[in-house]
Amino acid sequence: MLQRGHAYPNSFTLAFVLKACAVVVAFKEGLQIHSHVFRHGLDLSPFVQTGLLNFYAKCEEIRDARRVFDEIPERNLIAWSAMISGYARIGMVNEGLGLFREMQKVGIRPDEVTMVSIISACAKAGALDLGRWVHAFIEKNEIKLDVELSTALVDMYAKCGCIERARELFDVMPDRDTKAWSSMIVGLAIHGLAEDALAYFRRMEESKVKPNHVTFIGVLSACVHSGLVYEGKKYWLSMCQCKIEPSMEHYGCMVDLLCRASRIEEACEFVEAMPISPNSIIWRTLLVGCKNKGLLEKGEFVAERLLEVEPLNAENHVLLSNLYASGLRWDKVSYVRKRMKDNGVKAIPGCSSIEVDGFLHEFVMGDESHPEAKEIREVLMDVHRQVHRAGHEPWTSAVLHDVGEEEKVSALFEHSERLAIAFGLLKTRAPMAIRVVKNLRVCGDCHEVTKIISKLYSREIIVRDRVRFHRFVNGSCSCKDYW
DNA sequence: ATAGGGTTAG
Repeated sequence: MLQRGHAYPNSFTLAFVLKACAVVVAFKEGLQIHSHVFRHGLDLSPFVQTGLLNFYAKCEEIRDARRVFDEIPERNLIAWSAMISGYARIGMVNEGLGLFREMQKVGIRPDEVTMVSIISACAKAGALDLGRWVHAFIEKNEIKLDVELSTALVDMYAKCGCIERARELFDVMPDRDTKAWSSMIVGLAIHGLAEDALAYFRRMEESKVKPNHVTFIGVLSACVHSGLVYEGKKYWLSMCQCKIEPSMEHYGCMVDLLCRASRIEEACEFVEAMPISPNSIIWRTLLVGCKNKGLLEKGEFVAERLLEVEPLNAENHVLLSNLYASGLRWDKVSYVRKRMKDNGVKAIPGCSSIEVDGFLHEFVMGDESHPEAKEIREVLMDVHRQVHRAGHEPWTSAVLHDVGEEEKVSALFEHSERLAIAFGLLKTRAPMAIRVVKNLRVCGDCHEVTKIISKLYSREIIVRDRVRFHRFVNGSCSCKDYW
């Protein structure tokens, strides 16, 4: 259009082109459009402004997005929503919530699109109390529960450990599309509820909604967490029949499926046969499998591949070191530690956080400053003993056939330390850990269980005080200040 | 004729 000089692009043209750049994350092209906008003085159109804002947000260039946002003289609902969504997308939860509060202060009423970003920010933060508050806000303000917002709520409740609440919401949805079904199936899968996840998948098929690649990630990971090797392979084939090209994540599920079932050799062969080059996660999954089975040589080979792909990640070196330690090869252990030092690779202690009753508990490996550190360690030891008494040494799928549903879930963890680390490092694993504790009959009510979980969460904990947490809820301090 | 939203392996 520009070369042929047929017509000058106007604000409509540029808004469309910016949308295209945002959709395919074409950063360089978008920058050119931005300069075009600037040169031709088209930056006064609100459609072009939000187009630019959304483009930067989708490219995860949040500072540029914010600059565009700050320069908009009259910010409307769309601009606020786009900015909040940008923060939520990259996990800057506090900033997103802060803007949500600010927009209400200046008298802009959020709609269902705004609320989707807010709810998804809560899901990412694992902030159940806040999520419930926002849900109540939605109902009080009679904001429409369309399929997107319902899906966001289902996802939020599932990620925050309330799988039953998620299921209730899902079951009353009038229309469910692929993403709605996927979020329900993934939610059940991360709770270790494989049977339910697979039952929902069958219902999805019956209702003629087509599964996509994310649905199959849910289905496959459900199989992984229940040791269903045969079923996992079956769904892999049916996925291929659906003409869904397996992605790295799907390969990851299969490798994990085989490793957790102690089929390390088969997992290695599977990786060898992959048509795409395995990423660090695939190699690391294999390495963890080797470590758990004490396969020194195989583990060494896998670790070399892993370190080729990702040499600067301390976790990889530590894993290799732990593999040697499990085989009492202390000479090799000190060699790995020396290599780390020589290459300037530093181990950073793992950390995580969970919100319970308005308190934000923060967990750092090796930290002992929590006032209840002693009691927490006792609870941890108790779970350790109970899991061990149930005989959950590195488990196999064969074992799973012999044990009842109750032990099935706890069998996911070889010992309580693994459990603590599992949900200390990965928030989405918390729900699964909750089920383990439930099955161990420690407690009943969901939130009650969450409290206990918070005590088990990691080695030990720093508790932030209530005042600081309130600042977090109100969004009046930025993420950086907070941490 | 134009704008903002949900699901993703370890």
